[in-house]
Amino acid sequence: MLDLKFVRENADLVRNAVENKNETADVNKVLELDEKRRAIIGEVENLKALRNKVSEQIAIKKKNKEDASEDIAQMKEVGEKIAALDGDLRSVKEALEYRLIRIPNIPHESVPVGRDEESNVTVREWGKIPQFDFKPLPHWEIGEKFDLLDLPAAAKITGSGFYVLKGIGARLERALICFMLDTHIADGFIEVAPPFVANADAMTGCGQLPKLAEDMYQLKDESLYLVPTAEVPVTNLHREEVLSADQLPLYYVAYTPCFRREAGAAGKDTRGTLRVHQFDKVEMVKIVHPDNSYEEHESLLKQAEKIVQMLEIPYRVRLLATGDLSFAAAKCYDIEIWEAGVDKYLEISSVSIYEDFQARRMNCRFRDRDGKIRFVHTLNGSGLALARLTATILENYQTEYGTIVIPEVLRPYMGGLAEITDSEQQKK
RNA sequence: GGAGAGGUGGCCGAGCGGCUGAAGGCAGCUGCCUGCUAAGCAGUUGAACGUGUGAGCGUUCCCUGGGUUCGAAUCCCAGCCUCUCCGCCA
Repeated sequence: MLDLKFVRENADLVRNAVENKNETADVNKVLELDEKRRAIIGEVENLKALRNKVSEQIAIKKKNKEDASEDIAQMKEVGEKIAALDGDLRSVKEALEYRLIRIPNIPHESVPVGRDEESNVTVREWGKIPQFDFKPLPHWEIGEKFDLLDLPAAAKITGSGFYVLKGIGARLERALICFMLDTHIADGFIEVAPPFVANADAMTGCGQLPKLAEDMYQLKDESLYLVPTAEVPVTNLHREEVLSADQLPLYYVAYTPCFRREAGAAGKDTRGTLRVHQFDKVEMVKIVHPDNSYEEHESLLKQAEKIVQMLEIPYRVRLLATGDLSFAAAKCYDIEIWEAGVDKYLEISSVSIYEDFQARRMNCRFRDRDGKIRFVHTLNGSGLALARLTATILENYQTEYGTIVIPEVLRPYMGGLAEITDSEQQKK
């Protein structure tokens, strides 16, 4: 959420941001409601001041056994007016709030302006795209061949959009989770194991609600949602708090499954485990001082890249254009890894900075060294998303002999296993 | 799920329906003082919103939301959360 005063004073900038982000929020309506709100406040607060003053006099008169019935009658009238105005004020505030939380964050000046992903910019590329003397298999075929991945079984349990990992496949995923968590922890991140559900306040705090309501699973008869990302429970760790300056920066890392309905995404990169309703993810969250948050953003990106590099997977970093930027983000890098089996880059990580947009929605503040209370800045980045990563490893690490090499860094987590050679292996 | 207790400022903890934004203590800050591992004395220390160039002024906030009243931290109702005991349970 943007600061109301900021919107008031920078209406053009905000309108521009709404347009560049392909949003439809009505900024003028916000300004109009704000004006209305301030008019009512002025009126009702004068009446309240009067009531407070006279009520005090009534108390004195009563103490002196004087007659106060005239004052009381008058204040009864004032009280009714106040009640009416308070009612008006509340509905105006609600309408204002409704509009305000639907205004997207403003893109940072370094973000390229553009309608969609066509305008994204490649910041850098890393690694060599592997060349094969044979046609590399896609992960769903590898998974079936070695009995690591069972899509038909998942369909029996849930319907489409889910997957089952078995044997070495399941272990590979678990190995990745442990490897990534351990790596981030060693670099100073605090591990968090949060709930996998969150309430509407938490969802609103991060900006998932109201916009993405259709993309989330909501529990029946409960006001809880399955988390679409660990960002939600972890960033909300400090909602409604005033932190001290020396607590910052806070670095968290959490593993959670992520649940997404992917409404309207049918047909796009949907083979195998490339787009599913539930996937695992290790997510990093930073809560930082506003003065150096963009440096923190760059270092967060580096932290995510580190994982990809350690796994020796070729990737590129893309700076998202305004039109591809999410509702709450001010700036975002995507890391896209090269998947040999499907012959293209796929998004594996989003590293975003929200400035104080989420902090304001969550009311997460800190007391700066000069004693002033300010909103923190929040950031998060996948480090990394699992389903596609597991698929990529199976595809990129296949050999001409039809085997799959296990990346060096994962072997300690796989009981020393260096290569998947046959489907019998996992029964041992 | 059943029974009970409770939710007040950074923390602890008072609070009769009316000078209580809130006693007292701790912690913090600022002075003064003292030559000694820090004590004593005095003062000071919340947030949001509105208004004003500004010092300031005003309004609101004692878990949340309603209600009673001229006036609510204080009374009534509903909800949320925490704790204790019982039951159930991985």
